[in-house]
Parts: sequence; structure tokens; C-alpha cells
Amino acid sequence: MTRYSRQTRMLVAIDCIIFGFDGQDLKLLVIKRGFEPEKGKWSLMGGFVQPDEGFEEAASRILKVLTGLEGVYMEQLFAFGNPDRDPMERTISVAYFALIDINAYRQQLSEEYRAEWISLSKLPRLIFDHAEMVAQAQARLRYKAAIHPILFELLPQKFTIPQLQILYEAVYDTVFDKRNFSRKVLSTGLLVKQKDKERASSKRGAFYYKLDKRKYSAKFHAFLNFVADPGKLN
Amino acid sequence: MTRYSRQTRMLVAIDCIIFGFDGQDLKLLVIKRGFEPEKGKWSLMGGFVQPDEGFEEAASRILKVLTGLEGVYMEQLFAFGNPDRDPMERTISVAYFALIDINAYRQQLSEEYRAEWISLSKLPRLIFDHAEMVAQAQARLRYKAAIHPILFELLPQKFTIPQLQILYEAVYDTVFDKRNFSRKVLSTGLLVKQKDKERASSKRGAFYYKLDKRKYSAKFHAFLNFVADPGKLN
DNA sequence: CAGTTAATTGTATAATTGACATTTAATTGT
DNA sequence: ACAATTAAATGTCAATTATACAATTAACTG
Repeated sequence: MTRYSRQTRMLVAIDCIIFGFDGQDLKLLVIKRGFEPEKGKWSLMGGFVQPDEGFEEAASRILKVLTGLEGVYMEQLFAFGNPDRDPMERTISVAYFALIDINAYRQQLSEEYRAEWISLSKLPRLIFDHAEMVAQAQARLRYKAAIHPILFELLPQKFTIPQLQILYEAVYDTVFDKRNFSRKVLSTGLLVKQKDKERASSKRGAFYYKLDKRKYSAKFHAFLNFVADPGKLN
Repeated sequence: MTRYSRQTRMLVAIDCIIFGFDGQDLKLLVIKRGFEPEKGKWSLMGGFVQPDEGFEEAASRILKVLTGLEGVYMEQLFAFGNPDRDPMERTISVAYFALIDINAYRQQLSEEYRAEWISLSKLPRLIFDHAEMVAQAQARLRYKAAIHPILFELLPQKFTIPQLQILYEAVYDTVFDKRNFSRKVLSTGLLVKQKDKERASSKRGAFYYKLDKRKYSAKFHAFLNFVADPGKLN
């Protein structure tokens, strides 16, 4: 058994773009990098792919270490391979983006990494090509959320329609008509009205809704057109 | 300057899923592999990423070697990183899919690789995880072509509406209503009617159309809804 | 109990989609 | 010359969906 000689081997990293929603703004989970190069600078959470590890596996491991969470929504975003993206040594990075319920996040587990939720509008400079990764992830989020019901992954199990609308408005940085918005989301048949109300943010209170899990799984990949043409906004 | 020690370096390959359309069927350009392992078996065209080469660059290089073509439509599909996808040595692969006008393909340049166009419906067994790559590329093509005008990349500069319809029907393996189809594509404003006709395939002849390049560039990323919900077909 | 706030619900119009048939241009055979 | 044939091009109606816009209701506050 010969091996592929004369070919260059490279480091393979995973970087995670982790989105959260605090009820007002879209946020990103970033850390202060703990090792050289760029030690102490803001960075995405990442790590190297291990010898017997696939990409999904590696991404899940990294996400778990940082957030303590498993089974969260995650998808491969893009593989970044610019030869000089890491000044130290040729390193390619497979970026994953994840959507998590910010309330389920356990801060204590990640003290070690000095992780922080930062609003997308107030991001500091990030190392390497991480800003590009974030921009691309945000574009993908907008693209995908226009067609598929993925934003529910950012909300707790019980949520109100006004909360959902604030989320959509944060993602697209625009405002939607209340009446048309609720009609649209209700018409998907994905929501189940609860009997209790959320009472913190208004006098009248807004009814909670939950996802109909069966229909959600079934329609997750269907084309639902939540937003007509996200490219035309802004 | 220390390097990242204790981390495994891996081979990084590019594999190209190259689609073409012969007027009837969607085809894939595959080669007989010229080296071990799996020498002589059907394979996607690929190669290793070189030390000073980015992914796009590498993919373009590989595509050029096989087809002689430059400037063709290409996008990153997915990074495949299963630990045992290549039995010889840990190799990750960044897959690109490309759409080319099959008529512009220069066969002579690739004699060396024994390349062949094979209908998607008659694909032989492919090495490694290449079949999975093809399946994923086909899914992406269907997904994307439902929303964006990418299928024009498979046609020559001048084409007729019936030809375009046959292409869409091949991609979605279904039939569309002639009247509604032409109304839909013409309503995009992307097509410019020519004065001459294609006369080979009918007595009356069908008018040629060309893409309005300005509008095509402008609307390439817009949501145009060519196919309502590709998931619901089949 | 009046005033305030935000949730909920409704309606009319325009635009788009989907189903369906007829007319037209050009060739072929008589 | 003309009838037959073939596939292209075009038109209409009903149903659905999108958009713009306003009134009502529940629950708290003073």
C-alpha cells in the first residue's frame, strides 16, 4: 500500500458561528482566544478535526464544550481555504453555523473560554477570516429563514407571535405588518396555540404558541416563503 | 514562531461534480481513475489542493484540465470529511459543482482522462463517497434552480423556450404545462427574443432567445420561483 | 371607571398561480 | 395547389395568495 506521496497535508479546523436571540437582538457567541497566534483577541469558537473524527462530530464536540448543549440545530456553512488565512501554517477551516435558544445556554460550563454573546451590530474585530465567516453565516441565515422555518430554533419552546415577529425583524433589519405577519405564520399550520399567556411585555398579554413537532419535521424542508425576496430588503 | 504541534495534518482534495445537458438528459462528466487506489474505476474528476492554492483556484484548475473551459458557473457544494472516506489515508474533500454548456466542451483535450458524459439515470458505481456527492449536488441543483435562474448555464447562448422547458423537466423529472411555463419564464424579463428560429426539431420552428445579461446579473440572486415547491414533486 | 397599551382580528384590492383549448406557422404528402 | 400534420405560440377564467390598511378587545393603571 503506497500512500499519496508528494502531496501536502494540511491542518483542518472547524469554526462555529453560533447565533442566539435575546428577545431583542440577534447575537453571536464569541470567545477570547486562549492561545497563539492572536491570543486574547476575539474569535469564533473552533478547534482541529481529530484523526478519527468527522466534521459533524467535531463541530458537535466543540459546540458542546462551549455551550454544554447537544442536539442543537447546526449545518455546514462553507469550507474556507485561502492559503494565508492562518498566518502560522496552512489551515483550512470548515465552518458550521448553529442556532440555539439563548436561554438554554449554560454560562458556567464555558467560563474557561471567556465566551460572550455580542450583538451582530456591535461585533468587535475578529481574528483571521472570522468576520467573513460571520457575514456569510448571516447571509445564509437570511436566505434560509426566508424559505424555511428555521428561526424557531432560536426561540424557547413556548413563544408568542409578537416575539416571533421581533425575531424576524431583527434578522431582516426591517419591520413587517403585524396583521400580515401573524396570518402568514399561522397559515403554515406549524403553530399550536397554548392556553396561557406571556404577561411581562404587555398589559393584555400574548398567547403562547408551541411548534407542532410532527408538522415541523414534515415541513422543515418545504418552501414556505416567510419573506418574499430577502435580497430586496435593505 | 511555534506551529500547532500535536495536530494531525490531512490531505485536502477537490472533487468536481460537472453537469451538462444534451437537449434531452441531464448528464454528468465522469472519468476512469488513472491511479491507485481504485484505478480504472469510475470517479469524479478531482485532485489535491496545492500548497499555495485556494479552493476556488484548485477547482478551476481541475475543471480547466478536464474540459478546457474557464469562467464556467461553479459553486462550493459541501466539504466531505468522513474519516474513512478514502481507505488509503485520511483525506477530506471539498466538492464543487459546475454547470457547463455541453456543446462548448472540448473532448480532445481530455483524452488523457477517458472522460465521459453519462446520464444521471444511468450512472455506474462510483468510487469512495462520490455517489453521495452526486446525489447531494443533484439535490442542490433542484433546490437552487427552483428559485434562481441557474439552469441557463447549461444551455448555449441561443436557446428556445421548448428547449428550456425540456431542461427543467429533466431536472425535476416531471412535466410542466407549456403555457404556464413560458408565461413564467418570460415574466422574469430575463429573456430577449431573437429574430431567427431553431428549425431542427419542428416544422414551424421555435424562436431563439438570449439572456439579457444585465438583468441576468442583477436578478441572479433574486427569488424568482421557477418551481413552486420542488420537494413536493415526485 | 376612564385611560392606556399592546394583542387580536378583518376586509378590500391587486397580483400571481393553476387549469385548460385554440390558433398559427411551416413542412409533408397527395 | 392544397389538405394533412406537427409543434409553437398565445388567451381566459377561477382560485389562491399577497399587500395595504383600521377597528376592536383584553387587561392593567391611576
